[in-house]
Amino acid sequence: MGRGKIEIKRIESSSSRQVTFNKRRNGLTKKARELSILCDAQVALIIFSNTGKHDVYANVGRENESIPDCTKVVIERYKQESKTKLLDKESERIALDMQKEKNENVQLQQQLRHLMGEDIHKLDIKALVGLEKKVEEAHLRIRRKLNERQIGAENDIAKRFAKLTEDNHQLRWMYSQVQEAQCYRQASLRLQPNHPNLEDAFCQQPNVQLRFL
Amino acid sequence: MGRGKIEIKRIESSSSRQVTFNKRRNGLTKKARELSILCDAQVALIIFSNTGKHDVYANVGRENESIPDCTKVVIERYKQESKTKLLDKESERIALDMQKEKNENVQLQQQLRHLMGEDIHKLDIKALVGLEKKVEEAHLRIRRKLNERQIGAENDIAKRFAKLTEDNHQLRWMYSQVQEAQCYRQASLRLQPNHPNLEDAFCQQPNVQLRFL
DNA sequence: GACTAGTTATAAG
DNA sequence: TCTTATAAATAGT
Repeated sequence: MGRGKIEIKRIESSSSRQVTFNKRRNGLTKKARELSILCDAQVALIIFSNTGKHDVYANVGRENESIPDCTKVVIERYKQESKTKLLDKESERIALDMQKEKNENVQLQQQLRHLMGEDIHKLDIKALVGLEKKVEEAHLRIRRKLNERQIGAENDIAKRFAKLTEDNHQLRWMYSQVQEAQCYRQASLRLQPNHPNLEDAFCQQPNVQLRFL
Repeated sequence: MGRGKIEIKRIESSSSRQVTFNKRRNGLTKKARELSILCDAQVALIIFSNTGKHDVYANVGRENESIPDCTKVVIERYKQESKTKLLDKESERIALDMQKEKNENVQLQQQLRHLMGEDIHKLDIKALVGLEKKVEEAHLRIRRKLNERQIGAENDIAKRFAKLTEDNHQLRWMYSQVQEAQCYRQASLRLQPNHPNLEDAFCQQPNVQLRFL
């Protein structure tokens, strides 16, 4: 469309190329906008001219959107990149925390070994004296607690024993009462022997035994 | 351009809109390609139709680039998202490691406290007995090491003492030799008193004192 | 940038 | 999808 038909290949003349670029860029932008409006489509158009140092871009957005789609794409990409950078920083921080935690771990294990009397050949005499004192105190504390517990346990056993003894007494008393009642019944049955079966059944019962602890 | 002029506004008829979309999309794509070729420009064109569920896109790349720019953008975005996902997974893994490390830490601290005779009221009697034995052994080990060291230190002191004693003997001997020599000289000077100054100087020397440990 | 002739895109059928 | 009349884009001046 023009005075003459042109072949679609790179325009050699720099000035012609620049002129054509401007004309066609405008045309393209216009058509893109028309398409988006007419057909309710989302169109993003990004153009970088290759002449000169300044890149030019044209955005085409839908009529009712204040921010052109192309800009949105750029923004999204920027967001992505920012996010990545943030994540990088975050993971760096986490790595530091991790290192800290690990160091603490190593130190704790060392302390633990020292308290267990291991790895102590490297300690100087002062540290060794301090450690000895610490462990002695710990040992005392634990032994004291153990004694408490054992005494507690003994008390417990004593209480249980006392309880059983009392139960025992009560059972003995109950048993004697039962025997008394039995004797009384036997005596009365001997005077009026009306129910021999019943008497037999009763007399077979005293097999019950009570065990005393 | 067509049988009649049209107003640039959304086409209401869905079918007309679809037809126009196809025609104009092709035209736009063609023009975009022409621009990129003729003017040596970088052009990216992304079109999403709003009709139907399937989004359509058209890419326009420069002639000598096998991958269209738009596709590149998409690829880059995909890469970004993949990277983000990878980072997410990575940080998740790190968080797990961290948790593990922290748990270990807590446990170590607990062990440490137990060995120090702290926080032991929650332990059952069996654990307490085991702990007591452990700490007793540790105490023994540390005390043994301390004894070794102290004996070592004592040996060291003994050696140093022996060395000093020997030095002492030697110095006494040297001193006696010096005194002898002095007496000899004094005697000879008395016989030939040629150098009274020299004699005085010599006689002022015996202020030297040796301290014996 | 404006003009204009020959070219291209496309609305309607 | 093809045709065609016509609007629009644009090469060369």
